[in-house]
Amino acid sequence: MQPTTAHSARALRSQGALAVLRYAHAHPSATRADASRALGLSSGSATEITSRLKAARLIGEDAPARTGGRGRPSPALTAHPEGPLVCVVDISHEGWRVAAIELGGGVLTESTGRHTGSPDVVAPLAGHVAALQARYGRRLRAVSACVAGTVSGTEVVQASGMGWRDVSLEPLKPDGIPLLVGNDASLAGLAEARRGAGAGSRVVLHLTVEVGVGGILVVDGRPVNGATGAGGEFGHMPFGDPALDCPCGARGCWDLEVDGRAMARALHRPPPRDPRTAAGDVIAAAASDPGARAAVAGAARALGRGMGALANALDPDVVTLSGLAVDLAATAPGALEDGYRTALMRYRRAAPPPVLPSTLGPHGPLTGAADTAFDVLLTDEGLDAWTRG
Amino acid sequence: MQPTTAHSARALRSQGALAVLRYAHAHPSATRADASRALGLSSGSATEITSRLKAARLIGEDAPARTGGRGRPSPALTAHPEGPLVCVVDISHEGWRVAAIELGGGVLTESTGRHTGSPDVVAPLAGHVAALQARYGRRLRAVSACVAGTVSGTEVVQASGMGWRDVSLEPLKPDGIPLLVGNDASLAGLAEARRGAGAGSRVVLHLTVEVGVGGILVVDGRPVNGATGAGGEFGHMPFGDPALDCPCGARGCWDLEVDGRAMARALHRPPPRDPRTAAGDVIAAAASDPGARAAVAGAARALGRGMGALANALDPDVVTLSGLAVDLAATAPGALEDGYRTALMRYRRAAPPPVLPSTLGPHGPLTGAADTAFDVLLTDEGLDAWTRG
DNA sequence: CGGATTATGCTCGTTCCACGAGGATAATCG
DNA sequence: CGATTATCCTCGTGGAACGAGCATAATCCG
Repeated sequence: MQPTTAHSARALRSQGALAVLRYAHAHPSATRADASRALGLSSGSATEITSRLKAARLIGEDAPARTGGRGRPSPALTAHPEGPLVCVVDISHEGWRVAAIELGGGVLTESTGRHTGSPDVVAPLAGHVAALQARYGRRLRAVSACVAGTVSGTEVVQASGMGWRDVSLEPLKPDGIPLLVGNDASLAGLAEARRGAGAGSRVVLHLTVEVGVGGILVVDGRPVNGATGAGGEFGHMPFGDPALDCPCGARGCWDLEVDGRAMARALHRPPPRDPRTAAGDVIAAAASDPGARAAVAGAARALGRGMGALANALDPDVVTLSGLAVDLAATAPGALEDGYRTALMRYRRAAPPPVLPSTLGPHGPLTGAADTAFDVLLTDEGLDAWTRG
Repeated sequence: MQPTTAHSARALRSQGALAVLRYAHAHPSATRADASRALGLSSGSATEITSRLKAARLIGEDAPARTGGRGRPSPALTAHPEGPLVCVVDISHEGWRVAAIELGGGVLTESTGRHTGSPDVVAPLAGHVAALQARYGRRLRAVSACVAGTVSGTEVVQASGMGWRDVSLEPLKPDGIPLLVGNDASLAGLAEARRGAGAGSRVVLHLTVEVGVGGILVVDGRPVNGATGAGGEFGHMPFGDPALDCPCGARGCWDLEVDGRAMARALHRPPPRDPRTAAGDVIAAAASDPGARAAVAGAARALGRGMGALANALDPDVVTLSGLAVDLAATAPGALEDGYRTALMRYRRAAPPPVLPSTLGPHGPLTGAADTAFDVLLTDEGLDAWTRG
């Protein structure tokens, strides 16, 4: 189970090109000189590699040279106009989005819509994907779906926001190209760790609150998402009241302590139909209503406690937050901090992992989904498949 | 934060050799033909690579060809008699062990002893390490320490079994070679995942009970051990009674529910001085004493609950157990299973990650410590440093 | 405005690693 | 003892990157 290393000449063949391509994807608008400096390539190698990549229709360099500094200007490495694309499908609890994304993250086309929450939405989404494949043909290399629910393989085993259970997303898969499915919070965390608030940190713990808590641990840019992609379902750890039943089938889930359901309980209200909106309302009301303020503080404290527990166990460099977690932290910073510190092991309290709000905001899930798809394409095998065709 | 790829010719230079060397380390007694088959090398490349490795005094092939099958016999890839060594220092709650280990895991020398639990033991251990360095000189490439306590960098911030707090192991570090420090449970888990019960599984969750609970998540053979090496301290997640104070400074830690302290509480006994031995006694008594049986069942159930919670969040392929956890599972399998299943999300219950006892047993921590040290040596930089000298 | 400065890109000969075909070698099998 | 099987070595080939030297394209500054 050691990591497979490049060892055959065939695998080595594209190592340099792969490194440049990955760099170009991770740093849009980087110049060729930036890449060769970052990767330690000689200028001769850079020339050879970029010309190979251009010939393979992977990158273009036609962008106007960004001028302004001294010295000879360097054209930016951009996606090739006939280069590979990925299709990203985002299914949140109230709407959907389908986009075609090129190397570097540029969005070529995008459609959005709303849905009722029924799994029937998968069929029309499959239509959109098929339309993109018809339009772009072989340029479309992968479909990456991003769902607000628990994922196992390409199946959504549970989505509390939409009431889904065991919904397969296989219908989204066009012939001949891979389908990847991920949880929205996990994908947002991946993007946040690579390109957002966690950029530069080796070990990033990301947490989102929408309906329940989700997140992901990202180590060296790789998401720790488990055997089936369900890694990061931190909301179903029993940090809460053991007497409460969770829709997931377990008890005492953290999920139930931090979202709209928790705040409704604190306010002696019935369980809200849409916990996401209800939570937003309570947070908004907290400015003037002490009861709401207390409910928000309770949720923030529970969030902080769980964060501390996870920090004890996973030892991140930094914790990033998105979704309602940012609002909880902004509205009740004291309660969050208090919960966080008391849950930390004593030795950690002198220098706890800093807690940072998302910088990508609502773009996180889509960016992460596109990145995971390109992770598959930007490999020996993926490049091989592209150039062979 | 993308993984750094080999891109320069200098990095590529040793890729094939590195792959063979890693294979030889991971599979002691493998033949050259095995390695070239597993790595997809041509026989010509294998010849070239092995001769380079022999010239660099990294591997020998002088072992008698293992004969018995048809065809020309193939000599096994063994450690070179003047090859690199690592020094492993194991500090458990009652004894210590210092060993020199060669590539492939062979033990060259080993000394053991007992200690009183005082941090003063570090000084004599440093003496043992220095003696090994004097004896082996440049062959000694790294020191890897394995401690029954919470680790941060090269410091033991807390060791409940020995009463340590903020003990630096830097004195163990000889000049010029790296010192690595890890938690015993985490290192045992690494070994178990690569060479033991978890071999062949991509995502392995390992858990140990000694005093408290420790463990590690291992993904693709890499331990997820966080920013400072404290990743895997699962025992300090609040799965337990929130009213109980843990010596770590937090409350409700899982630690307190599964070990000798928990069983003593269940039996209305005072907190034991040596929870490890006390736990063993209770488990032994469970054969005849119903009270002890109930106490064991309680601990096993708490262990199972935490396992389920971690399986929800981390999504392993398999869960491996060592230390007292194996005894708990053997003595009260029903309680463990019950706790495990009820803590799992419903959708997981049809096919929960299998729970397997350790196959390496007490060798786990040392094997893991040696492996982490060789992980550092079996890299471009490590090989470079070796051949330059 | 035009040379100096700075930075980048291209050319070309060299090096290193692995490939792959073909023949040599060393065991077991019948 | 020959046939079979499996492994190992030799040698010519090719790909990828290096690095020195030169060409190119902007800004800076007198």
